[in-house]
Amino acid sequence: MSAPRQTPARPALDRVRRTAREVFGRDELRPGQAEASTSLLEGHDVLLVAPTGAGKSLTYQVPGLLLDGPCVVVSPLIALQQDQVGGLVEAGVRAARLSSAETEKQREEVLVDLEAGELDFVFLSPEQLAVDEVRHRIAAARPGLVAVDEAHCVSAWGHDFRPDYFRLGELIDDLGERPARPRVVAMTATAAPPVREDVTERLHLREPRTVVTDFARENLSFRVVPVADAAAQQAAVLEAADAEGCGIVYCRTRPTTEEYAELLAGRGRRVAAYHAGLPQRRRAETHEAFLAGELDVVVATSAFGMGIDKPDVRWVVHAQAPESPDTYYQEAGRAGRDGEKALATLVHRPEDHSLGRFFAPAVPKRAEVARVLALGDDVDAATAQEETGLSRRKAQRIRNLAGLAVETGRGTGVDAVIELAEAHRSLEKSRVEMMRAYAETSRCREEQLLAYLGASLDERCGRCDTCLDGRADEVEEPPADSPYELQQRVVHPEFGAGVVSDLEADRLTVLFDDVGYRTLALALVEQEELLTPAG
DNA sequence: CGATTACCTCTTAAGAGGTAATCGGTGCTTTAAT
Repeated sequence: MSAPRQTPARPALDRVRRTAREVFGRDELRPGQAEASTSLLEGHDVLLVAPTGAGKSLTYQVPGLLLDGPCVVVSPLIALQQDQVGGLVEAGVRAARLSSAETEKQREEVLVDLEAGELDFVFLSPEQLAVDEVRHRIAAARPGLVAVDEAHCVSAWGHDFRPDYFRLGELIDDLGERPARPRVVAMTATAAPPVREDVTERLHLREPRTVVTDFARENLSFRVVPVADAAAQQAAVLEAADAEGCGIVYCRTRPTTEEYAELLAGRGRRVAAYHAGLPQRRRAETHEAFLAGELDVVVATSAFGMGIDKPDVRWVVHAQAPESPDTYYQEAGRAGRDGEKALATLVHRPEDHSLGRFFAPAVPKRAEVARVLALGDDVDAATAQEETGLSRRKAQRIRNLAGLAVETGRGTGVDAVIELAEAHRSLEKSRVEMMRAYAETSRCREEQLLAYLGASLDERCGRCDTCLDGRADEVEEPPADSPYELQQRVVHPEFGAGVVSDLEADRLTVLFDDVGYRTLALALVEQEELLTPAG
């Protein structure tokens, strides 16, 4: 987090303001936008954490035009890339997409234009950047800026789902020899401290400035509806989805989305299900109909999310708890972007967390790790997969872990890889526990969420269920003379080293390097002297 | 981890009760067959 600098004159800031006004017609820049854009022009890499709708795109668009060379935008979804290109072209800026959706001829045209200096922006996925020819030709065009959109994907998807995200740092390094490596800006709406750290490391950000805009959402009210069984759960979801205005119902599985969609249709709502198992065309139609106000409700899995920028979503209901507060805040935060009152409801049945535990990545078997390691580094991913007989996902994950083990100084053997995999699984499972803690707390919901995300609230929100029904009032403040403080590094005899991430009256939460989040009772910690301060 | 399904046994031979197997999210790709 960087304090605003007290420099009397900042020529870069004036250039940012002028371009924002002249090219994009924006007279006012938000503080975060201005700070991030200006830092890029001044030679820093930037990690920007700002809610969607806060004009994150302007933060790469303006410096993208001002820095020499084209701007490369890494974006996770082809559909999203298309929208972004459209927006720029409308503003009279030269932009194009490079993806599998283009014909060979179109792809060649984009690369030729880029090499000839006739494109200001090129949008692509990490998978495209991983293609040697594409990367080398982009490097030849000497890009001045690389913007990584939805940068939390680096941390959430890089480990196995989309492994090229894991390599993004080295792919970007390959776009220009230091010191001519392009500036890098990583942008995301939500990132808890360990996610920020992961993104910064994975992208090899240099002298990064982290710009975090205000998190609190003063128009959004959080509430949790606890239920004991499936029937009560369904009733609670349907009731919450009867709210006025349009909204989103999030479910954990595909069949569940279709069931609720049918039930809601029976109650007279204009509704559609949305998940990755539906045909591409139908997904696009549902998305468009929702944006156009032709649907009241979309019942969706986590597939419905990125790129959905509908300002007047009045409510978001989680029919089942997601796997982490990170995901919850991101999904719930899609309500009320227009600043008008909005409601985020979590229907909470404790059994639902089992799915989160199940999805936590499994630790690979020692024999599998040994087989992959035996191949050495010089084999490409496809060969590694074939030689070991493992799935693409598994083979790639082991290779990524092996690379990370070396980078972090853990070593080169099977043990180092297994240790890392265990730490990762443990972190993911502890995120599930943090989600449960959110659902079960008596504290102000927003205070609890923001604490998890590394921000603090000056006073309770006054809008969430626990604030309104008085439970939050009964929660004691942490003692003023607490021997612990936020962000303090500590060591625990069993869990190892970690950092204090949350303080309450009778307990504290520590994010441990090797086992993830753990909440410890303060009395026990003091009695047994469990935590010792560390450098 | 747990819910659901498919299949088994036992016998008030049609349905109950037990148990084992199966499945569950996110998207870029590329390629082969219609």
